[in-house]
Amino acid sequence: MRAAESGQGDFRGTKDGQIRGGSAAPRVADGLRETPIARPKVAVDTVLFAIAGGRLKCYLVQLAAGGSVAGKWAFPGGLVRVGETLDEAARRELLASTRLSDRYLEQLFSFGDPSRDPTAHVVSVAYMALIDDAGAVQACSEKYAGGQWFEGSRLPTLAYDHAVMADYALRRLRAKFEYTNIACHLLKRNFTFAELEELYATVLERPLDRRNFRRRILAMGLLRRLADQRRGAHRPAALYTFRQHSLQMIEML
Amino acid sequence: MRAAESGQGDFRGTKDGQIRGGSAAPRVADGLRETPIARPKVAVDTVLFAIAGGRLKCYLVQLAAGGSVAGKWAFPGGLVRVGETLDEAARRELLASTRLSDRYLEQLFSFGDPSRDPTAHVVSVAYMALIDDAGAVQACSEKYAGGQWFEGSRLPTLAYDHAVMADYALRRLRAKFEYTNIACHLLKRNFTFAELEELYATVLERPLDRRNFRRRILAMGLLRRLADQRRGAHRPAALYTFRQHSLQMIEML
DNA sequence: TAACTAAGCGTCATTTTGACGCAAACTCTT
DNA sequence: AAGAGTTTGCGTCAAAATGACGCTTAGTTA
Repeated sequence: MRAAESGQGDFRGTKDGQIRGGSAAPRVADGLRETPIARPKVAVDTVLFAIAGGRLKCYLVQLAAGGSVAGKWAFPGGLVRVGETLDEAARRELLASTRLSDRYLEQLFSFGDPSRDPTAHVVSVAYMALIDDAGAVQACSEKYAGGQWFEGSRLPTLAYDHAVMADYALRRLRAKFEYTNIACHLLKRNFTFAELEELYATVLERPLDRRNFRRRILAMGLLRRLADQRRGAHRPAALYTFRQHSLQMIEML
Repeated sequence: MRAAESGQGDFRGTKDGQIRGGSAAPRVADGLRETPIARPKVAVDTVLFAIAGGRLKCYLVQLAAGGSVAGKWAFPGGLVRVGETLDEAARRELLASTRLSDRYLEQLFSFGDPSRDPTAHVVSVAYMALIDDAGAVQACSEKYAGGQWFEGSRLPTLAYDHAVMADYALRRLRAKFEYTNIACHLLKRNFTFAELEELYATVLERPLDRRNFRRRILAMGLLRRLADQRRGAHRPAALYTFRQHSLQMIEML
């Protein structure tokens, strides 16, 4: 079954993703033929997050003219190439559309409804990426009509099923804020407690008690206090760094 | 960098960090030619769990003769067919290899290393399934050389990268035991507290204090106490059911 | 020099957790 | 019929974690 090399050509998607009769019994049309193996394209799409203006932002690209989704907004992505792993494809596409490399990247979920793209059967593996500086993105005009940051909770209408991806990514991000040190990827290397707290409040969309938050984070021992301070209009604030910049699981909030 | 995909999935408890690949530069051979689009096959593979003999078991099938992996053990799965969603494919393949239908099924992670299957580029979407009765599985001799339950923590050598899937599934299962009501899918509809506790102890591989466990579970209000009791050699035990059989997120252990 | 504001430390009542004692209920044995 | 044996199930208590909030400190600005 695994070897069966059959029918080529893009299958024109079906209408909806509803579960077919019972549980998808192989359609043994006349007891001999089964539905042929699909040869979907495999894509990767990346939900890129950053903080800007005290808000959680999401980077979207505008699809270039030509397809049925021309002009619509979507997450940057593209098809997997020969010889690539999924991660590699995601990094390549992220680089191609934003010039970003070496960022935090995590696979989220795969979307495979054959009708998610009306023009072809495309299985898309969604990724989430985090950066500490929204300004680091350079819109790549070659591939897309444009790129722009949007407020995470107020995205425009998205192409394909990217709205579901967005939702999924946001949930995952929030969840990981509660039990990992993932926050470090959305902050500069050194930061004040106020900045860390504001980040948490922004992502979790709820106010945090300044003193309790500090106590908790400090009790976990994730941070290292630096000698330097940040001087501003008022009392200077101590700078901190995360001891570990690789993902760590912890009990947190 | 290409051995395993990055990402930590949505289960709590992984340690390793993400991949910061410097790899995956777009291979723009000479500015004109790019590596061609891959046309991988897309497979689904399902890690099926059940409890038997007080142990967590995993169902494996033995691959039939013919391929380079003939005779090896693997998780039941197969290629996505034309018109199918990933979930449908997973359900169809599970039905084909075990005669199981309508069970708890959850997508885990996608594996896309082009060399994971030495014979072809196959992107596999891993699923996890749970059943309450290992005996419900009927090995399907047509497709595989055989099928068998193995102890979750003592699996034989697996084909492809299925060992990684197994690890991933086990982590996910354990993680979800800590913060969801997923346990209900591994139990009969009605059960005693002792049974529930044993399930938790088995899956989490740690002893639980009987009294504290009871207190906590009851405090969450997930269970409904039934009028019936289970009578055995000693004091009869009250029977309980989960109020909700759909997945619910909760703070638990 | 005083006013102002964010930073940072500490207190206190309440809740949650972990460890464990013990009575209740039923069967089995004598 | 009585008592032994075992599992069920409720309760207690000290320690730890949590949430709400007061107050001092250390700078800048007026």
